[in-house]
Amino acid sequence: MKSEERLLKQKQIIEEIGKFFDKRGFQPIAGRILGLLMVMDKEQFTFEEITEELQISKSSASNVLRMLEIRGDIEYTTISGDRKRYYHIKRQNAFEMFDEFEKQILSIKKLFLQILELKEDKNSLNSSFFNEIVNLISIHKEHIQEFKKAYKNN
Amino acid sequence: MKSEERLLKQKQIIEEIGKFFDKRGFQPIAGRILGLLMVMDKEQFTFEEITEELQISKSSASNVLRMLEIRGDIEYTTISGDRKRYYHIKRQNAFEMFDEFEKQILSIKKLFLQILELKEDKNSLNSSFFNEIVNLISIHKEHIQEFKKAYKNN
DNA sequence: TTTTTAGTTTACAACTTAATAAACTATATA
DNA sequence: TATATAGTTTATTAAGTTGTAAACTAAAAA
Repeated sequence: MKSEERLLKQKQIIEEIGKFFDKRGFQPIAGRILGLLMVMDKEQFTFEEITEELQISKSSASNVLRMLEIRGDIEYTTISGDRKRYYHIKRQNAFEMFDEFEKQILSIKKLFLQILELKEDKNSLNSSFFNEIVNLISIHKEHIQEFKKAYKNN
Repeated sequence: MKSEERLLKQKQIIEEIGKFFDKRGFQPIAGRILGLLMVMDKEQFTFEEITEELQISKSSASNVLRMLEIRGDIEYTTISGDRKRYYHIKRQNAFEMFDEFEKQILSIKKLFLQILELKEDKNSLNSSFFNEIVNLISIHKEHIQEFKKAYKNN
């Protein structure tokens, strides 16, 4: 594949990643910045390079970069005697992705337990359904722990 | 717990569920309708009852109910010779929740593979990181399949 | 046939979010 | 000290979303 062709496809994926994060409640620029930092061959971008690549204002870049940094999606390195920040994605432990999901699912379980506790008829159709879900989540949790062990021993 | 106390707590959970769905990109009314159909002892509500309980316009109810039905979160039953619709949550196979997540995670894997394919340096920091994630997702998939088997045999 | 009921559609107002331009601040360089 | 650079903050505009009232449609009841 020629270099220009690759670049074109990379830019397309940036837009796709933009949409992906858009759907999950991020603002469009946030998704594009993450995309840029993920797909390009260059893996560090300065503030200025980001505004130029994505054609966005300094203000938007400033606000979104701060948000992404607070969320822990990106980070920057600095060099003393150089005021620029070199942004890159945070290459955290890949497990954290699953931990994040695990947390969400446990909060759903908690909510269902609360709902069940307040039900007058513990055997109604909804009650039975929610009980099944709670049960399923518990079993899932055990399996996820096994999965983590298996991965670490690999 | 007294009946009124229970009712009060149920209404509080409806608001909580509202916020939960709100955060996930649903409009506030959608979350509250789902909450209503989930937590109340009464497990079927007519269009009119929903507008009254939640104090919302017929128009909002109409639009949101249609959206939730298309998404497959709720459904309604009818009785011939009665024009009313009796709405209730869709008590689908609880596994579908996990299947939904599984699908999402596989689309993430696909995206990462696309990114990797376009990388000039397959051993860069980002490339290595994405490779690790892709690997992790593959192992996760196997474990989820075991989990499903285990649950079905229970 | 006329009226009532059940829900839909349309047009619009209120609000929220996203993004920008321009003014500003703080650090480094000349 | 003066100037340039790097990024932040503020005020504002543009665009999109949410929800309503009111007009409408279609089916059932009188």
